[in-house]
Amino acid sequence: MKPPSTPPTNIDELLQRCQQIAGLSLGELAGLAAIQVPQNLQRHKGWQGQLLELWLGATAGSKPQQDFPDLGVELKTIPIDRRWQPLETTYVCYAPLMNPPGVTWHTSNVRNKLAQVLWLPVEGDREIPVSERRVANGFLWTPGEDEDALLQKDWEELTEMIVLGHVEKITARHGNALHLRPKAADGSVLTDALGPEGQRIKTRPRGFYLRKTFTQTLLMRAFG
DNA sequence: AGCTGATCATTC
DNA sequence: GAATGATCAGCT
Repeated sequence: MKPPSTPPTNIDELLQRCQQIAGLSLGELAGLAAIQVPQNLQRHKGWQGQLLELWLGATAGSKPQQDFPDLGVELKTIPIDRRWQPLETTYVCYAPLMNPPGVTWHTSNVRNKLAQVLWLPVEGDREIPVSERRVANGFLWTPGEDEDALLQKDWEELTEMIVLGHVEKITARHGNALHLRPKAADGSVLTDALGPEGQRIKTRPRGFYLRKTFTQTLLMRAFG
């Protein structure tokens, strides 16, 4: 078995690829792909995500759009503990801090990214060596009406604060399902944002993240 | 600098 | 212990 060289042409093919790697460890998948496994993820935080992108045939590289644009599917690996609970929040996308006028929830990047997600849980307990962590079977998720409404409310509140020039007042405590946190290589990175008087200010870039409590409900529904 | 892939580590 | 705020790596 080796990684596919082309993207899946339909959803079924994508799910089949998931089933083929389900139950395998990251070490096995790396070995089959002739890739070195890092001792820890401290300096390789995106390693497993990129390994699984390779195995599912997602187009490599960073693009602001979905991982499988032809299928309208976004891939998210999610680290879980032994009880299938998420160990980390889930990054959704970069947050625009200088909003083009007329952006609404329905046209937002967050909603587009989350319209259809292939969740791929991976054992993430730190006592398990990276190479021994196993991949679970992935599952497709589309937000239900209730979930969409929840996300919309958070997105609208956060976006309103950004538009009104209150980015600096936003903390990760805002938002029930979706929240905003810094997203940068380090604290020296600055980007343009709106200040309280409508002026341009410099601030740390932010990203939208899904809370663990939210992703936990998705995992529960999928795996009980 | 912007954006992707995220996890780390200090604070609470 | 968990959540918040900070950080790491690679590509465009």
